[in-house]
Amino acid sequence: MAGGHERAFGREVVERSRAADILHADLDAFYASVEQEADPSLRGRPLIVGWPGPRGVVLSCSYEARAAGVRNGMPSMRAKRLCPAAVFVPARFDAYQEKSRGFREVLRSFTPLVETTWMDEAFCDVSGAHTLYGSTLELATAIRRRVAGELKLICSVGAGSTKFVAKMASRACKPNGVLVVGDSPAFLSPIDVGDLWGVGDATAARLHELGIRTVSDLLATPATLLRRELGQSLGSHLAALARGGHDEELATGDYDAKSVGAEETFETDLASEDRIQAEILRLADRVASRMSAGGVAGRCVTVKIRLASFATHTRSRTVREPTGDLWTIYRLAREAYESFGRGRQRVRLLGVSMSGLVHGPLAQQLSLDRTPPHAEAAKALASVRRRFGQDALTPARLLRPD
DNA sequence: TCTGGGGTCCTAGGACCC
DNA sequence: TCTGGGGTCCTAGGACCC
Repeated sequence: MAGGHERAFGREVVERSRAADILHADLDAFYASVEQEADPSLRGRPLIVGWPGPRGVVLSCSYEARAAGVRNGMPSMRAKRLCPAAVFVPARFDAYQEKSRGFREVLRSFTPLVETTWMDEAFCDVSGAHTLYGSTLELATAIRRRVAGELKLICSVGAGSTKFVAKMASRACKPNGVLVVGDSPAFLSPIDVGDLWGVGDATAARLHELGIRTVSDLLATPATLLRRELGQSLGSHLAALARGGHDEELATGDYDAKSVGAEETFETDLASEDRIQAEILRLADRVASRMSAGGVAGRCVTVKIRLASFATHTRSRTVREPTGDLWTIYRLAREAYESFGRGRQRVRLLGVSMSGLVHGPLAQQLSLDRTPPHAEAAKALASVRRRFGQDALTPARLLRPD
């Protein structure tokens, strides 16, 4: 436990550091800020990165748009109503990926102990960096200055004794802030349980039903009661969060993905079985391409089907031998899809994903092993082309020589 | 407020084996 | 023929994150 004294051989050897040595660095309004940096005409204006259509959502928005009430994840139509002056730009993930690399490089120049979670945020363990860079606050400030200077982006930094406290601290000081939490209990106590990292709407609602509204309420609730009401895992997890979270090391090594997927919400719901088959093939191709690029193979194909009613279902098929072959993925995805009887209901979204991934040389072999199309798949392909035109599925995309 | 796309992790039931 | 308990795998759904 953080802060406890550990004894070994009857003599006190370690006092676990309670110092705020875990940093959480988070780029403010990341996608929108990258766009404003790239195009000066967008600076100072309410900007939304995302698709403006009826089924689009806000991927990221500038603080000018936030001032009007726009939030990430909000449907674009609602964002337009709230902020008619907002400019929409499409997402350019390559550009964000590039900035994200630069961000990680800056952080690694301060400490090798960097855990990246997503493009725009990372945890750093700076316990070994004080002799070079000074106090935690000085370190956080130096990081913010470097990010602003080299990447032209604003980054907020929170610091605490655990990842959880650091994350909550960076949230609390956004935008363009820095916060070093020395006294975790005092910092956490007044926070609404619904604002905790890891607590979403469903858990917040259950906690509210139990009369638990703030972290200090949560702290006063016996862990046994939390486990009974919310399950072993979630109950224990929440009890730990109230006490500052788990005292875990950062995962600084390379990370192997556990699944690869592609999904799409259609502008209008699909009713035609042929069109659905064609879309499943397109999605399977996207998944197979990315698996090939990443040198992975997998064993379980899952299709996701969201109906016009928004009811969402999944069906999956698992095979013994890992594969990366498009035609095998397509066949399994179709089998899985067909096991779901959609009846006459229209389809709003389809997704195909591969899990049970294996990495390494064997996977690389398998992911490159693109066998000739099965007769069945070739027939499906021909039928798709007949109905939707030659460009519906291009040989170049499907049978790329790499 | 009619709700994206990329993921991770957990739960629960059933099949199957010992 | 009925009765066990444990372990593993598969499947479907759901919560949560950015």
